[in-house]
Amino acid sequence: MRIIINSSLMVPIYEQIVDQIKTLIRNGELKENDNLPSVRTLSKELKVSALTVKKAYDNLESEGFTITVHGKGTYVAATNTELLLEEQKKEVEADLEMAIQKGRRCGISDEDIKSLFELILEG
Amino acid sequence: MRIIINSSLMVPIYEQIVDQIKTLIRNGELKENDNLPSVRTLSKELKVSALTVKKAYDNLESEGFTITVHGKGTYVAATNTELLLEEQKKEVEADLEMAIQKGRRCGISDEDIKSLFELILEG
Amino acid sequence: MRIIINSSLMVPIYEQIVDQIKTLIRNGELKENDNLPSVRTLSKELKVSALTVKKAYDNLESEGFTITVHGKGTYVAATNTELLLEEQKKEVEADLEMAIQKGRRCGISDEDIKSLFELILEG
Amino acid sequence: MRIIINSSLMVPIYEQIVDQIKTLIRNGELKENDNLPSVRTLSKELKVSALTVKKAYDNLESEGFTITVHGKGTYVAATNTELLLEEQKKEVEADLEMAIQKGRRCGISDEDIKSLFELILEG
DNA sequence: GTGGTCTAGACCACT
DNA sequence: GTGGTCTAGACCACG
Repeated sequence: MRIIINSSLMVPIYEQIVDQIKTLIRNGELKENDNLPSVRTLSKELKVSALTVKKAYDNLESEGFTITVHGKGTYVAATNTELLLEEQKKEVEADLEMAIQKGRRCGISDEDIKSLFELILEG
Repeated sequence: MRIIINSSLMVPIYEQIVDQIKTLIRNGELKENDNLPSVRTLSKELKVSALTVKKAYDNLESEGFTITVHGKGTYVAATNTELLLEEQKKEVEADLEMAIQKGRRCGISDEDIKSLFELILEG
Repeated sequence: MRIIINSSLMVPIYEQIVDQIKTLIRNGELKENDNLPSVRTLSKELKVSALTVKKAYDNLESEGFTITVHGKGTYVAATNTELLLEEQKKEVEADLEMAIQKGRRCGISDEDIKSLFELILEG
Repeated sequence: MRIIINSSLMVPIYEQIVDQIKTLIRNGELKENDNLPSVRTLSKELKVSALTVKKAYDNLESEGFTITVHGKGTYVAATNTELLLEEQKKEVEADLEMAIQKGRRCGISDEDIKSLFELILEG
């Protein structure tokens, strides 16, 4: 399972793990009932604390993406990938909205904000 | 002085104060040598701790936007509003970039991200 | 009475007043039973708050350099100017010692500290 | 880590901490990537509030001497010890200058000031 | 009145 | 465990 951690980012590690596993599920690279790597295995692979991986798995389970069976492991739950995409979009939407609001709060014009956005997207 | 605190946001209160005072300075609503409200006055007005306001003022001073005179008050320093605008733009840019990266990390296409952005900006 | 206030200094205004009046007394420019300017007069002359002058006069009186007669004014007390010089020297000595200790605490050699000192004194 | 707090001094505790940690870094007793004691640990050791230690650490970070990683700790940043020495010298210089100015303001001769200085340095 | 420092303890997020 | 933020209130120095 390919997960890439960028610790220089200001995004929490556990959130990076959650995001990427969600995407793997949505893409079909992880299918229903697939077995996720164990907390300890993944923590060694990514060179992060086992507690961090545990937190990511806990998040995934509480959002219904995985099911943990005590003593056996963590499995991908049945999912509606369409719904998942919508959900992820909503998160990005919320982040974009925060950035836009900050810009407006600073009195930056919508045109300027749009220019910035396009510059980053293309750059 | 109109400062609005949104404590439900995940942005620290002191940072919200800093941002908004910077903007007031840039907009010319606060001019050079203007007297900022005292720490205690503003803390009562915003219903936050005096220490929180103080932390905001400390930040503003260390960034050169204000000058504090012991026993007298806090004053707006001479500023280059152009420079300030650039700085604020950079902050928004960073936030936008984080949102875009998150979208890509989730496998959302650039077109979709752009659509989301434009929807929010227009909405 | 010539007193010069330098508000850009990081020395409290009331202390500057105290120091300079002490020196005027020591130099004989202010003699026993001379009448100091009233708090309000001096405050206008120096363009500082009357409370600040009052604080300076209070300090002078508590150290025995002046006597305040209610409804009449403030007078120079009998003083031993030799003693006064010694006292002022002790204050300067304390300040110098603090600076030296700080230098040593930072691991700066005594030679370097001395060089700094002489540079400032001559410069 | 040996840090000594003198609360009878008129120097803020957080500043004493900052000064001494800077010196430890300059002396090489704290090296790049060394882990500073946690805010809470040091606060217990020095018997001061955790906030006071935090303020010291914040100052160190904003001056570029340390790097703080959320949830992990505070680390010594790469530093130019030569530059640091110069900076510390400048601080001592400023303190010496203040003392000298005070002496002059009190009408003490430069020779007398120099004598005082040398007496203290040798004593 | 003003700002400057400090406390003791709380809650949160991250590892 | 770590740091990040916030509170409510205290005492001090300065004007």
